[in-house]
Amino acid sequence: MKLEIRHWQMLKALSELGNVADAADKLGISQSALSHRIAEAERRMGGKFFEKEGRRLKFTPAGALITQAALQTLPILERAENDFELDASNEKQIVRLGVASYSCYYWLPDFMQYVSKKAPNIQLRLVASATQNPITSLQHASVDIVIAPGYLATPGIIATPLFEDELVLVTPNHHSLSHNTYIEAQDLSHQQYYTYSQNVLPGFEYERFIRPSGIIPQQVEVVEMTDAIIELISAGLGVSILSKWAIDGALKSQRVSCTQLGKQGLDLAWSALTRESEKKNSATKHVASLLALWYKAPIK
Amino acid sequence: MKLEIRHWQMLKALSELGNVADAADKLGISQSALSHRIAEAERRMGGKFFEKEGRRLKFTPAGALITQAALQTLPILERAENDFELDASNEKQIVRLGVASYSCYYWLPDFMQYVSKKAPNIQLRLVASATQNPITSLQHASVDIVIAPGYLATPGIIATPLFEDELVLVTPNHHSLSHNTYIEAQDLSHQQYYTYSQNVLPGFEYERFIRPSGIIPQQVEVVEMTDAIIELISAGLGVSILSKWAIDGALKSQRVSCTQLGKQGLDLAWSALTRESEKKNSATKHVASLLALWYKAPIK
DNA sequence: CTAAAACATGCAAATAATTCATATAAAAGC
DNA sequence: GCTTTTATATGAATTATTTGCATGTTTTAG
Repeated sequence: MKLEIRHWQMLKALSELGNVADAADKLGISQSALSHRIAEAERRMGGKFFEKEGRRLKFTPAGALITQAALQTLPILERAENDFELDASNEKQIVRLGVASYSCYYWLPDFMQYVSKKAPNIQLRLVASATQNPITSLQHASVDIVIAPGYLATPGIIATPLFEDELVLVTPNHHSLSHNTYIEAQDLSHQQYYTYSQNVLPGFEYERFIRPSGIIPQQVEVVEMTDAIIELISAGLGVSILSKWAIDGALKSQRVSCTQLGKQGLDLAWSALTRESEKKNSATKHVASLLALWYKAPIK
Repeated sequence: MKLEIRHWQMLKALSELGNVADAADKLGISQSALSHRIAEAERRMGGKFFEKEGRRLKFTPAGALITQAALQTLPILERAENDFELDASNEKQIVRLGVASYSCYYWLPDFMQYVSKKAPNIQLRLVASATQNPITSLQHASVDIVIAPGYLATPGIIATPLFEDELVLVTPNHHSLSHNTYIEAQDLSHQQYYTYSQNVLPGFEYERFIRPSGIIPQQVEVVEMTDAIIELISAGLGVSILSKWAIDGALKSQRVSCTQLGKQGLDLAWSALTRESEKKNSATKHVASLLALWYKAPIK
């Protein structure tokens, strides 16, 4: 690595402000110093970041390219430093939280408030990228807790049961199927049906409800984000089968309705996944137990 | 920002090698220097990265957290520096390439070879993340060219027509439907049908073939990556409708078969999307025209 | 043609990182 | 239990690098 942090910051500041004097000001150094700094960075890299166009600077193509990396990485490093300070000073311990399969975070503000009451020294961070591959995200330590549906037994991963949920048919309000006490798979055969992507998840609607019936919804479309599916449904464009918990917000605000699947209903257990290597009194374990507690007596 | 590049590198080296002496060696400095460096970084951050466990170092939780950021960002910065050197020295100009919707890159090695012949000074880089939101990726300048199906007219984006393709039914070899000259939507009604995620794309199979028929495949499942869909099909687990171009590799190696959709077939135009702001003789424009050329007389 | 605006440069001073030599501390060997 | 080895820490001197000041150069504006 040839460039220092200050050089990356320089690229960012210059790309944002467009001229040396302002950028120098933003960086808290003199115009002269920044001029030196540009020269030094260009010397190190063996190439020019800028061309002089009149008395103004203009990025070269290569300069624009490398600046992209600065814009991409500096925010990550800055947040990492801030998180460290929170964590190391014991002011706050950072726990990174993700939700598997569903992109559903309506409950998060409430839970964060709950955590800040019960454990004021813990700071939650949401990790969106854990949605797709929760287990690997845990293993790579890019997330600390994943809230996951079904049972994902894996060595090295501990699942703390959180709550019992059920899979339900989600329909627009006043939809014909929403008047039934429960529906069967064949009722779906003429419906526009949405599903969130991913392979067949064991224990989910396809394996347990749709496939056994041998009947399949007539029109299927895939939308990655469950939020988006809810929007589509509430707009009257179709139906879907989703975790009741994941659509709680939309149900409460009466944007969609839901109906039980089959006579018995289709239960779905949610748990909090953590690494086995987690220490006994770690903040992560604490949050996992707070999650379990919260779902027993939710303060909503 | 309180830490310098050398401190982030230090965290990375220490996390990879687990002890100070080896890490110092890797960083090309003395053990003493690294010890000072650790102390300095901890002083700057106002907290400890390590606890001494016996005579060995162990990451604190906060230390492990901040190290994640180092592992995440350093490779990006390193590649950016290398790309800059290639680009700035005019040895190679970097052009970043993505493919919209489909995750299909079998043609890439051939095309890269073609580019390296026709324009030895251009170096292609594949950007996987452009698959989902090609237009925004272009606008944010995180990719230079996106190969996209259909017509995605957007202000500020230029579409260079590449080739005419068609959407086809993809089946396992020797599948009953593969013997027809063409199929109709109703033929799909009893098939296990795979689709790559995403919202309804205008001009694609759902809008133009399936919906008009009013009939829908009986069993639908969504798999994000088209590569994975091909694997599933070749294993005899179902069928799908995909761009013929995107499955060319699998057809050639006879892993799957394909059949025309409808009497007329369902054509699909592919184009190369670039930013309008691109300069006239930029490497990006050059690659776009090379792409068009290549598809007229492919050297395969 | 002068004034201003914007960036570059030479040099001295301050700042900070490195090394060498050595100290401390924990395991391992006998 | 004592010595040896292994692993990291510390102190002082050296070296390198960044910064700011003052000033120079170049372009645009009036």
